[in-house]
Amino acid sequence: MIKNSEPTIHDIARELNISASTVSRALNDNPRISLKTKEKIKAVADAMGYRPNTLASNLRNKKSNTIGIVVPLINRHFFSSVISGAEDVAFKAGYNVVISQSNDLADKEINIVQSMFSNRVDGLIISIAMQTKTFDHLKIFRKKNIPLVFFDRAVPEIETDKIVVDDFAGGFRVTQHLIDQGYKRIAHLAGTQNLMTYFDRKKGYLEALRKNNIQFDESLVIINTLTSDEGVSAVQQLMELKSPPDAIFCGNDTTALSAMIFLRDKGIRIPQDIGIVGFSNEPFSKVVSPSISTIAQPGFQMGQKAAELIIRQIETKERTFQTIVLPTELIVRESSSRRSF
Amino acid sequence: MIKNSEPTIHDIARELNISASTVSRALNDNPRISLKTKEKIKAVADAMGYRPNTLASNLRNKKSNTIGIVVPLINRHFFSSVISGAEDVAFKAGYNVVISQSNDLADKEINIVQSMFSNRVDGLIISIAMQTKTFDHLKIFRKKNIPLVFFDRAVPEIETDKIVVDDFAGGFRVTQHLIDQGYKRIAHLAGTQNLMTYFDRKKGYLEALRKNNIQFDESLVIINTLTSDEGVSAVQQLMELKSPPDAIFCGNDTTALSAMIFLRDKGIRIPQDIGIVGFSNEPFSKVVSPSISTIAQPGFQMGQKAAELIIRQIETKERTFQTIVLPTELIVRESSSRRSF
DNA sequence: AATAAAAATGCAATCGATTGCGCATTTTGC
DNA sequence: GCAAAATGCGCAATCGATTGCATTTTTATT
Repeated sequence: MIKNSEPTIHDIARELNISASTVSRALNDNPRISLKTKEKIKAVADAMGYRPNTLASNLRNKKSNTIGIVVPLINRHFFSSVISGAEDVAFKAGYNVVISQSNDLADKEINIVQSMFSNRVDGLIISIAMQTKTFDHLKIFRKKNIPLVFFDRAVPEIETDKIVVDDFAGGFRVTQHLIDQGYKRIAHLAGTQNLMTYFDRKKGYLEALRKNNIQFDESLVIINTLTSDEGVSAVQQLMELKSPPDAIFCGNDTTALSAMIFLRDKGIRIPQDIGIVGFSNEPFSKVVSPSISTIAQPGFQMGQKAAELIIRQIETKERTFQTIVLPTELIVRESSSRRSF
Repeated sequence: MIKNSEPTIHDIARELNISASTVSRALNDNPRISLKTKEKIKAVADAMGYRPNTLASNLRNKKSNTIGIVVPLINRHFFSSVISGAEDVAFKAGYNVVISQSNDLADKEINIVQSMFSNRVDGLIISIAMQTKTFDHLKIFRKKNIPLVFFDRAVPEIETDKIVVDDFAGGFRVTQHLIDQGYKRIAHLAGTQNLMTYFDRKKGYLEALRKNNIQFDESLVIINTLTSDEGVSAVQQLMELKSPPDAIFCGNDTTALSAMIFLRDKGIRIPQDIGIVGFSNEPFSKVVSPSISTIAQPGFQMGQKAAELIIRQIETKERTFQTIVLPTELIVRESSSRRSF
């Protein structure tokens, strides 16, 4: 008679006329089982094509061996790099990784996070959506003491491990660099200010202006969600000013690129007439022409570190949280190198 | 007294002095429970912050509500697009998605697939690793009748749903296009031939040559794994031929780019001296200079379709498999547009 | 050989949700 | 007014693996 369902430890036990407990212990290399019995059991398990049912095991152990990762959009180089790094570390440590994308929508994020909770993930790694403004769905994790790690876009009011880049220093360096290149009126295309990342980049920008005794001009800062289209309209708006900028620090590479293309089509030369700097070091920034100066964010590393942090939280009871600030690196390329042209 | 663990249906039942069965049925909107009782139960469940334990439910139902996705590398635009599309559809249909990357290694792929099996995924969507040459780990899925869908890199000998692009037509069109542009000696940088995708691209290349009565020259075809570095060394090798090519059909955009940069550094003009075409329409191909002609592969769509197929397999018993061939689109850009320069 | 000590294995409950079957109560029909 | 049908709910088993405690078997000691 053929059993059409998967063999279980009970099937193995029946086969050998022993108890399921023994089989379980043998397969888990419990020292209480003799070597001889273990070998016999493993042989039969192999022969029957036995594969443990992780669901059952997880239920019993109250542990899913799974780490949840939530990103705004999988299909973005920075985020997929983070995922890639996290997956790498997690897998090696014996964890599975479930991934969802919020599409930068608060509702979907809440939905996802609750679903992951129901699935009893052992920990959650998340970079919050642009749109998210309340954080009850995440505070629950802290309240229930379920490991939680923020990366890149963290929530200040929730105390837990965080891994971010030094956005302030990044913003500062970009601006200082533009000043050093002789640009005088430096505009900033900023992202939504409820996200610390964009907030800090702007703060860095402001600080650099202040340090160099440059009067801050409010009309030179535009805040939006940094899509390609919005990059264009923002630049359009900037160029219509009585006194347009001669450099633009764009909040990301996407807008830097769209801005650049827009300006080029208008016959404006980059970097001679206008200098451009982006943020994130997307792969294309290096290969476009002119290549785009930008700030490198080590996504893969960040993912690795995030996974390490969450695993530490999962596997140790201690809860002393750290905020790791990865250094930013300014990559100077053609789009802002006026001096050398 | 504070319970530090999660509330269960038993806790709710105790609270209301009813049975757990009733609670379970009420929460699942079973018609056998009266409306009044249902409401009472739902109110208490809410008040206690009850969240169903998916693990327990899944164990009982022998269903994980999870779809596994295995890709060579998450951190690659085409694959992350596929994931993004699949995640989108799956999530809307109430499925979770677990993702792993094989890093194009056979061993890791086998490991991952077995782990997913142990986790009892309801179905598996996979694009096999370059290195993978045996397929027992996947045949098991078919044997046990667990839904399986291949995308992009499919295994011919396993009968199941597949969704691929028309690589043959793609290879053909690229080659024909180069011929139409007046290129005479067209080289091909091909990927490992055990993958149908690369095999078919080459077949398309050969067929185009044949149709145009161009003698096939073996020295013009180089097979490797299409990394950036290998692109360089392949081109180097080609340029050292007594009679070097005047056009190169690269198996992917990565090698197209690295080849282009190498040639440019040598003072060779593109597309005037040598025409270049890539494959996959990576984001950078559009924005580099010169922009790279390539073949568009609709990754996001492919992911959506793959998810639809797997869900169909999961939710219906029928097993009539289809192979969906998505059309390829040739995108002509600067790197191969000799006529218009 | 008898007994203590150590080693190997089994019993049965548990994790939390689901469900077939059955019992009790209420409603319906004539 | 009473049998029949319908309604509402509970009991207990189940999914497969794990584990504290109990029991059996083996080994060591005198």
